[in-house]
Amino acid sequence: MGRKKHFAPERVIDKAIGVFMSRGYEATSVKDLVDATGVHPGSLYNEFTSKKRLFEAALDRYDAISPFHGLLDQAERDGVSARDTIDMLFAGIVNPDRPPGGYESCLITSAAAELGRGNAALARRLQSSFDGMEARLCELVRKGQANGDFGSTRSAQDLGRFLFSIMQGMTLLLKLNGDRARLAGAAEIAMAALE
Amino acid sequence: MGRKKHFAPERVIDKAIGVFMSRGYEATSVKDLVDATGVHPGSLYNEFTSKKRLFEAALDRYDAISPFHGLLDQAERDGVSARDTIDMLFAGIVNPDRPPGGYESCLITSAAAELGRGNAALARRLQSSFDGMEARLCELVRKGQANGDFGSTRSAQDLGRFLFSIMQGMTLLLKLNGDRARLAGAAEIAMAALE
DNA sequence: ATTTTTATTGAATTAGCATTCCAGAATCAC
DNA sequence: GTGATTCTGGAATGCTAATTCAATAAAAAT
Repeated sequence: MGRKKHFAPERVIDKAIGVFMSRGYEATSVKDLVDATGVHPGSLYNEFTSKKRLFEAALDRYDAISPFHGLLDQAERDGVSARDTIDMLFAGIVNPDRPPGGYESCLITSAAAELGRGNAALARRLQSSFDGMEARLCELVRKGQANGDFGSTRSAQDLGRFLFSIMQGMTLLLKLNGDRARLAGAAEIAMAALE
Repeated sequence: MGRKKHFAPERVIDKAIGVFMSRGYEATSVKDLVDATGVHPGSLYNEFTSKKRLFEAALDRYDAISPFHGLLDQAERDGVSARDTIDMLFAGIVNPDRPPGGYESCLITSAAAELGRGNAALARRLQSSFDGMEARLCELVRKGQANGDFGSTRSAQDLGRFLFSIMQGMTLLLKLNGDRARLAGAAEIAMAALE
């Protein structure tokens, strides 16, 4: 019942992800979102209630479609080894040949840096995204240790956190400097540290 | 000649650093700066011309007084070994017992994440701060390799970049989650990767 | 076909933002 | 002291932000 929407909410969120990623949350105006999506402010508010809520929807959706989880899911389905999976993750960060339509950086990383612990509720949400990623890395390390790809001197948890830290650092550094290849050597060193 | 200032510009910048670090650039209003410094908007503008310029002054001063360069300078004066110096750097990030009056995070890191490559001039400035830090890490690794603290299989440059990436990552992760000790294991792994 | 429900849209609304003005006060040079 | 200069601070300034409204349009339900 009622009138039909002139837009697909999902598409709007996808566009919003792009805007928030390139400008950050605070610097993104509703006008920016209107321009990017072609959706009238009234409709935007009717659908998403506020800029903040739309941002949260963007975070949710990004969690669902992020290259990080996407790549890990795919690798799992394809039975790729832990070692090769982590290699692919680093390649995704460091390789200048980006897949078309992919993102330049990571929305969660940017949001964490910009909003920090200032908004407690949002901080918790972002932390749980981080925890989810970290947990997958730890699990991957555990599998790699189990099949002998990696050494077992260090705990999978510490190694996973190590990997997560350096991936976040690289993602951050690349926000300024597009020179991805510059970090290829660092990625190799991180991989070697697992053995 | 003329009237005397009721404030010390340096003190104002120090306060501004704190405000910009906790709120970020965009979310910091001039009113926030006025409240934090006790300096009237007119005087602030008379001294610093604009919010952006004050922010740049804060970046400059932060570069000059940052714990990173401070610790490295001190270690150099005291003749601390490369290995111990890097250990101290990690401890500064990861140790929950913070020195009083110290900063919780890093202004350059936060600025880089928030502003990204959006403002080209500012991006260049931030990149050069990053380059300066990275160069000092590389130099430190070189010294460590020279005296046998570290292995020489990898280039000092790649190892320095590796260190810089993980330090940035840790700094970022700790903006959300105050649990510094959580990353202690990761720091150890990074140290071990140098050998 | 009328009612009910939901969406669209151009035009408000309200608030806060960065920034400026100007009259007055303090300091220095003479 | 007088004047030039510099700083202060309360009150604008003009702008843009996020958000809402009232009127209208479209679809489904009765």
